Amino acid sequence: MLKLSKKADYGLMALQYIASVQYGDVAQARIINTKEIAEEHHIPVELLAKVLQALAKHGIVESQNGPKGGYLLARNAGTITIAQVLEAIEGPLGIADCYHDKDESACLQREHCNIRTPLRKVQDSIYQLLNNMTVEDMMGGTPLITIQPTTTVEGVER
Amino acid sequence: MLKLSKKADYGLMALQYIASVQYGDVAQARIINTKEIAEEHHIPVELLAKVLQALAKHGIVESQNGPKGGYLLARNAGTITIAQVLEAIEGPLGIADCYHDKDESACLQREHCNIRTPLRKVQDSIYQLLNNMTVEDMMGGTPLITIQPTTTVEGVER
DNA sequence: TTTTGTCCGACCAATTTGATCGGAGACCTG
DNA sequence: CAGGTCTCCGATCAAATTGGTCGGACAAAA
Repeated sequence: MLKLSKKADYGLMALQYIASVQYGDVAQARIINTKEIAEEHHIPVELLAKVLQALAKHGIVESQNGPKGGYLLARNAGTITIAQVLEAIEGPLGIADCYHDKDESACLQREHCNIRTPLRKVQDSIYQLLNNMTVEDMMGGTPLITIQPTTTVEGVER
Repeated sequence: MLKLSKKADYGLMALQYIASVQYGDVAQARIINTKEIAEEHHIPVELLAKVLQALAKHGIVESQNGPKGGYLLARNAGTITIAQVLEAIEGPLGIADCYHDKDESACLQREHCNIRTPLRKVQDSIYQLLNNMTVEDMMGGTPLITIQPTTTVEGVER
């Protein structure tokens, strides 16, 4: 219940990885291609590519074609929130459709719906929660997480 | 994204309705059958029955068979949290499986998973949020007389 | 005992999700 | 300058979850 999809998982992993390499060591900052991320995290390449496409289309990452190509963050990691990432991958988020849908919503219960108002509070709280966390918070060096500060940037042979 | 299923919606609506009739006016407290709830909210009867079965199996409502039968709350409305309801209907909730799963979890990424720790904070916050709200809190605009002395509006910060 | 109305468990169809394949464009190399 | 290679990109297919349905079992009333 409330479990986020594999695509969302993959997207967050990829963004964390890209941000770590891009912002972790400025000297070794480089473009990262889909294959590298997929092999590093053991996820299917083509599916990850699809996720990165969606992220690129929504202006979260930028794609660079051709050999030595790949992806890089379109803007600073601190300005990319989890909510933005999830919405880019799987559409608008919300525990119910009847809040952002148009009046043609097929919710037959809306006339006698008694849970609409109280649930809205829950949804707003969740949204605020996801919007206060950025991909920067998922990297090392923040008090949010307790990972060893020795983020060893692995030199992948090519 | 993060939308809760129809069954969860139906279950919450039914509980709100049962609680309103059962606690709203003590003089007119009565057993409510599945058909009445379904017709009141325009939802398929058989599906609602299935949801109520799950709630009964988890000790949230009690079933009474035979004519004049139906359902009633198993315990006070203030002690039934949204989290308990959702878990009864759709299993344990969590934005990822790898937290409550056994070591047998098929998550191939857990070795190199970088988002596990930060996402756990999000999950805990959501769980806490759903666990601080009860079906009593959903009885705000009940058409019947409310005799509950304390209306605790649970605010969630950040 | 018969009848009626209810809950209960197993079954089937539809939507969403996960995964895959071939093609188009861009960069490097000779 | 041209060919080859590597990358991203869009459309397509299979699997799993969800939404919905059906007949049987049980209990109370007549």
